[in-house]
Amino acid sequence: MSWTDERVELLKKMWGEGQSASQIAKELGGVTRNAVIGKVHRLGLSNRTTGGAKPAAEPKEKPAPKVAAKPKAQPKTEPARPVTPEPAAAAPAASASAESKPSVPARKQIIPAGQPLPPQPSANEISPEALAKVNEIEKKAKRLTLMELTERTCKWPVGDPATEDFWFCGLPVQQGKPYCDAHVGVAFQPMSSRRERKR
DNA sequence: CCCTGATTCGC
DNA sequence: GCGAATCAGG
Repeated sequence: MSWTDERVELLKKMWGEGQSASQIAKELGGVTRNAVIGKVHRLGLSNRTTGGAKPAAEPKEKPAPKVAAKPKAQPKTEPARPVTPEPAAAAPAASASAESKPSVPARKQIIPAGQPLPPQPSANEISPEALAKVNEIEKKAKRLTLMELTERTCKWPVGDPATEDFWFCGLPVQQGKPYCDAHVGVAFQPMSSRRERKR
């Protein structure tokens, strides 16, 4: 595969949207993330402000691990280039009616009824911070269906399983954990937040 | 281990 | 110009 105009365009678009190189590569097909990254650099658009990348501030030494010393290292003085600030039009995000407040593991509450619900421990003891974070993250959620989940997608359920408004977060999971960063935050409370909250 | 981008350098 | 191999970090 070669870098046709269209492919480059898609690359730019996705990169601008903050998509990862691997995602872009997957989308394009026929190329690896390395190819994408290489291209990105060649195109001049690189630095973004997303996790996973290193700040890049220290002019690292060149250890020349494998190849013998190559006096070819020219300090090509490349002053910071402004790079066209891609406005990045509003994300398509089809989130129209998502006021989801149940940021709690949607559980099919089969309460026989009769009495008020017993204090659900995990419901109100979540730190406001984590909650806020989740509410934000859920706007960006991939909204996957059960079958779309993989071993690396956040399996945090949102909404009521009995409703059509039910989906799984689907964002990249935090290594190991079954949930994404934000959801790990509310899923695994340090047990310190067991503060007595007055209502 | 999974992932991320950054860099080098033979092609 | 391209991108695999590698590096460096989360």
